[in-house]
Amino acid sequence: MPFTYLYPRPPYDFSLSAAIFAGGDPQIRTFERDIFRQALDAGGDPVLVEVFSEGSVDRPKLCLSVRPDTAFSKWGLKDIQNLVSSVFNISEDITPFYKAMEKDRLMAVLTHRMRGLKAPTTPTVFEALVDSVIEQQISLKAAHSIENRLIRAAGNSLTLDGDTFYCYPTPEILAKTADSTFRSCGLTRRKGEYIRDISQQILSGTLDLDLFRGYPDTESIISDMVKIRGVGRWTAELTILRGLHRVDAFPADDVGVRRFIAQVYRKGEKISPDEARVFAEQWGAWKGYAAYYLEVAELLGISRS
DNA sequence: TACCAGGTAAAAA
DNA sequence: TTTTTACATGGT
Repeated sequence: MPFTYLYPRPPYDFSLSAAIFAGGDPQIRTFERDIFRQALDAGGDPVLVEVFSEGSVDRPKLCLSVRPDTAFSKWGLKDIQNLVSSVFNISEDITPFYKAMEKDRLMAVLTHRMRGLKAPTTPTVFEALVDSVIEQQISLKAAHSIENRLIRAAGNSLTLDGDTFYCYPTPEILAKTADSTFRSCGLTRRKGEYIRDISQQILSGTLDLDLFRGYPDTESIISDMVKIRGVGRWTAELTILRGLHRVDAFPADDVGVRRFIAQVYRKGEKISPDEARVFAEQWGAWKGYAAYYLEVAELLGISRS
């Protein structure tokens, strides 16, 4: 079984960073007993990736193993290593973020408690976009169960020692996925259309989500991304944050983000999207990262006081 | 049982 | 042009 080591830039807390994947579908993606496990599409070949820590927050070291043997597949171990590195953003330097949060007393406490947490990025921009479309309007729990059903229904799979794992479906697959399949996974007919349209445009070359990587600023990405049918500002900002790791993208329209701000900074008093946008300016270019820290803090029940 | 939940496009007014 | 409405699931 091929394996290799990764050396994240410290500080890096792998257990904390992977904690959001705990409780996931074991046949799709999980973090259980300190091991992260996910089926990934490696250039058309499904592989199962396992990652665990062999280091500490200040001397981080990860072990990455891949099955089956990649010796004869399109992607080598190096390619998968690069993908996993970008998924966990292990090379990112988060010390400027901590520096920028020093003036905000509550965020200073949070960043201290959650030192070494790095925000993950989806393996592809497409995945961030499709997930964001699915998550429109409904609760995250409802959305996650729909996402998992779609992955199981449409994604490529691989079987190892009798266990089957499912990869996130590619644009090639979703471009020809039937209405009835989307519907049976719990998507609205309309969301199924959005996702199939996006997938077909990617296949035909009309749409290239990776081009957004080259854009100079986040606002220009938003203005082009909202031209895609089914994509409003909320969806664009979420996709940019999670799929492109532009950490200045701040989904102010998001009810969750507004709930965190209300809880932490306003004794629970609600805040409007416009107010949230203004409020986030104090976090400057790191406002998306600040939102992520607030989200994980709520998720893991990490206290601020 | 209603109603809300990390929205959006299309119809109606 | 602005305002309503349809959409689907899961939790309370």
